[in-house]
Amino acid sequence: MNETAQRIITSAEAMIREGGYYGFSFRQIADELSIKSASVHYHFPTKEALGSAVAENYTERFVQQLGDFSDQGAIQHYLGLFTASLKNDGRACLCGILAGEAGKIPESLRIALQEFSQKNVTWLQGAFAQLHPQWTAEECRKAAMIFFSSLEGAMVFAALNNRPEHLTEIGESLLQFLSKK
Amino acid sequence: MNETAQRIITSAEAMIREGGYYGFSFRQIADELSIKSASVHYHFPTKEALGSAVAENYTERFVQQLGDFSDQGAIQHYLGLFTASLKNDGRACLCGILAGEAGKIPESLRIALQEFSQKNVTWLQGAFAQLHPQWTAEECRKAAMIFFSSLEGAMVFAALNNRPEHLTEIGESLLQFLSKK
DNA sequence: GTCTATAATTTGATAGAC
DNA sequence: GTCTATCAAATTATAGAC
Repeated sequence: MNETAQRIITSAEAMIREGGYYGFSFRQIADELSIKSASVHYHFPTKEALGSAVAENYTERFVQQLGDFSDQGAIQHYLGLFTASLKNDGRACLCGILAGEAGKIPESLRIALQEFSQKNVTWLQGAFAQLHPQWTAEECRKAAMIFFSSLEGAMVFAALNNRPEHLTEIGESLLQFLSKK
Repeated sequence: MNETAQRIITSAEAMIREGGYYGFSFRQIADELSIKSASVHYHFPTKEALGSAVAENYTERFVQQLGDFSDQGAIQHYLGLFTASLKNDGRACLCGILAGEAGKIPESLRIALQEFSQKNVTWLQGAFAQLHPQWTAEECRKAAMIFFSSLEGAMVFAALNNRPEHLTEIGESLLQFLSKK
């Protein structure tokens, strides 16, 4: 992956998280990087290829940041990743943004998003198992699904209403509720 | 609102809930209704006008279905509306779908979505207050925000992974957790 | 109220020079 | 690897006949 390709991915990710898959074009990216759209096509032949690359790159970076789910305060750390992301650049998670368009985006992109969500749920399931050894695997899986999908929902809700603080509020409350199982 | 306008709104809502605001066009709607795109423009001069009309119509119908929040089992009824919607037509809530594109949709549409979310939270706050008289107004508001945004997240998560049953699962679990405050 | 016709722009994508 | 030039198709939108 050379430098230009990396800059294209960075620019595309920002645009997608701003307005979804149909909210960006090759020309907009080219303009932002002061290159031509043909050059973007050289690195990513189709929009589908670029979209998938963005999703895979996003997943890879996110998983790296996740670290080990058996660490102390793993779930608090997880929550921190979401709130920091929204506060820093004012944009919600790529997966939450694109999930709404799931019915019309290219299949390879939809699959990449499904993988992102599955990896998150699996990681969280492990973290909950570590935190609550008395819980069954099924209870951990359910808590993980709730926590992940609720945070995604809270992010887009917070972004829609321009209230990033709602994400923190909701995330903390969720953790309290979930620990009372 | 005449019949053609109503059919246009119905068609547009289905398409938006399938692929978002940029996932439908005047021509697609015209084709589906066997009319011409110019006729669609006669009823709704701009795409923004049509989008807003869809959101306002959706909110109106949803609020009607909500009924009185002081009824017995109001929150269970609320949850039923969401699960039925996803199971019947396989599509998530309009608000959850469009929230991801919030950064790039016309302002009037974004405002209509904000109003939808606010009305839901207000209704739920009343329902929680009725159900748990010992809770403070702030606790009810927080529970309402959590329940609404989590259900929206669960809907798009369930739709993304083609697992409508996840919405029921998550919704029921959430109610259990929320009642333990 | 619906149509034909068309304008103006944008889109994803390609050919070929350098 | 980036460019110019261009294509075919789709987009939102309008003018004017019926």
